[in-house]
Amino acid sequence: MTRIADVARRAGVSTATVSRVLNGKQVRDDLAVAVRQAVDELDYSPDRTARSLRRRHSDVIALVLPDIENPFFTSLARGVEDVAQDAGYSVVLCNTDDVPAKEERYLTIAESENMAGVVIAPASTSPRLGALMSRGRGIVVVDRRVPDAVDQVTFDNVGLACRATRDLIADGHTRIACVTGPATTSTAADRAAGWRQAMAEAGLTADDELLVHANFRVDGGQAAMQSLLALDPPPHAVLATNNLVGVGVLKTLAEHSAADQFGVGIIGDLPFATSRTTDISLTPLHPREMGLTAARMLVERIRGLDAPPRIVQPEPPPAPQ
Amino acid sequence: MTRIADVARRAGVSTATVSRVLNGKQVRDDLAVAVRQAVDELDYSPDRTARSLRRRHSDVIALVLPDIENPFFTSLARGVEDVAQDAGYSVVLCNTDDVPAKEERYLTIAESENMAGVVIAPASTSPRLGALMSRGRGIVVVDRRVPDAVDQVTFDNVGLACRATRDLIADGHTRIACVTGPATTSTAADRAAGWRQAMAEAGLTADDELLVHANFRVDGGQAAMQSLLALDPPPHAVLATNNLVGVGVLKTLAEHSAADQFGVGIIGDLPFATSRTTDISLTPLHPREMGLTAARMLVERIRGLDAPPRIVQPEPPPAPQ
DNA sequence: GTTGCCTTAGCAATCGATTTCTGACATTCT
DNA sequence: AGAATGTCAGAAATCGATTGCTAAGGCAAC
Repeated sequence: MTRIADVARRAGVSTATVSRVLNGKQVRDDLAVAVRQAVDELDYSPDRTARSLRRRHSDVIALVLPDIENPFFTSLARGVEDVAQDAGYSVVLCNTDDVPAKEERYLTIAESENMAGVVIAPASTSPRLGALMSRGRGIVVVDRRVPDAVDQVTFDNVGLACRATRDLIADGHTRIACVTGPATTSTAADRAAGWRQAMAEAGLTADDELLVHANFRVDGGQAAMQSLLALDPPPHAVLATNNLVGVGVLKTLAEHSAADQFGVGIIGDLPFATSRTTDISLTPLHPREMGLTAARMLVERIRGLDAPPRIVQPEPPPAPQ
Repeated sequence: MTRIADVARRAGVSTATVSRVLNGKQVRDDLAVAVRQAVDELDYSPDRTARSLRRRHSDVIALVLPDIENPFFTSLARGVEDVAQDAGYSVVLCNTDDVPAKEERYLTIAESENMAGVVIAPASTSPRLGALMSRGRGIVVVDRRVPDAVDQVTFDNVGLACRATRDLIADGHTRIACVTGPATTSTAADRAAGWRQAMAEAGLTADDELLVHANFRVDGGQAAMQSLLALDPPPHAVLATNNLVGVGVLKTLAEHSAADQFGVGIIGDLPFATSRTTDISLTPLHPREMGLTAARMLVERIRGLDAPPRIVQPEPPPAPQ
């Protein structure tokens, strides 16, 4: 491997000068030209390990997610990656399976790899961010709220669920169920609260039997929907509070062909739906924009922005042309 | 941040001894105990940047994929991550969008970050792996074939497409179209070849107008399906050579309700299908197993396995219980 | 009792970059 | 002309771990 010393020798300068040229510091023109030529000739690219050691931080951002197989999070990842890429950072994707221990392990790695920053959709209700924060690393929490004083990008989940429920009510449904995620995730709790609120506003009963806590995956939605259909009387409509739960609900309904005029509301997108979705009330979330916003905020922090913690919603997507 | 010297001081030993304890080398028992206690008390974890610099390789594996939003590749990523995790490696996910320039950039980064190895589903027909290979890094190519002498995990794509086409023929279809991906990807070309072969075997004509090259995404499948339905006469059935193209095909058909008894074969899985899939001929690919196999092979290489390049198919998934 | 082997702890070199510090030289001002 | 100031290249220190080498100590064999 060619090292900086090789380049320096070939260009007839010191390693300090090579480093300065590569890092955009002021250097005499003729020397800079010689260095750049030597770099090209030797096809030199600096060892990032050594650079990180000396600089005491790397150009890598950790993206810690509960479920890398959920299209919501892959879109989010995509948004983060696009911004990071432009800003010269690479993204490490870390999958926690919503298991706090795995999450903690990844946070430790982020710390001991001296990563520049972390974007995290927390599995734990209170992830151990202290070490990273005290080291001055950038942190942005996405999707789910945490009590810590850090930048956060979240949706107005209560409002979204409330509006989605009102849509179902407007369609004439009265007995509306809600399938939400684990009670420990703030998104699941907030969206259930929104459903409850809309039902109360409309004077409808939000029976306990109509609220099902499932896991936030397809099988969770299927199991929940099956138990709802077994109720006596069954509901007329259902609000699925996340995309995969929605898929499970639709899959189950597709098998009970009797359930044709069953009302379905889904909070989230269905990029890989194979049926028509025109008769479903979809609340798109734009996870990519959430990722873009989070990554922009993170880059600002990494570059030294010193401001009180910001809690924002994702910037809306560009209007379709 | 606590450094190894702090631990050494507290335990009353040299840094060399601390390093040896942490790396499982032989050390006198009482010293080892003292070191471990000091590590616990100080909550010390070694700086991986410094370690990588000295060791000349890190504990990070790059996973270079053309489309991180495709569930096929996220499942594959999941498989790679699970194995890597167990073996003590972290995984960096790199998205190339099937753009060779992005791919090359990531390969350069993998090299200059001294990553332990790379699993790559190549965007380029001949990615520049030379630098990594000469540095002795582990490399495993997945999904798409390359001419280089490296470990590769690929499907028997010709055979898969051939069998899937035969299924459609067995269902009584004769005018069977094929929607495949960009001609530059080996998977798209091989699967198209399999379709052609099965058609020829059955004495059916594989007209040029029945073979459509699309992109390997949902919109590609939709556009292709629309053009096929516009043919005169239109085909009776279609083989979609990847999962997202299949989604596009099904979406389009769902809107042309006339096309009820249209035959559909899809090579790939539809984890997020929202309709019944019982009347579709699905060829599951088990990308997670592909990831598991690739990662296991990569870990073997990283650990020093010196054997001729291996070209294998993924191990079959465990039988459902 | 002496020699020689073996184990193992510590010193110091090392990985490859960045950056502080120093001094050479040029320029400006009096 | 001489002093003061500024610019910039290079020498060397530095980041924090791992590891080759050295030497000390323990033990066995003669």
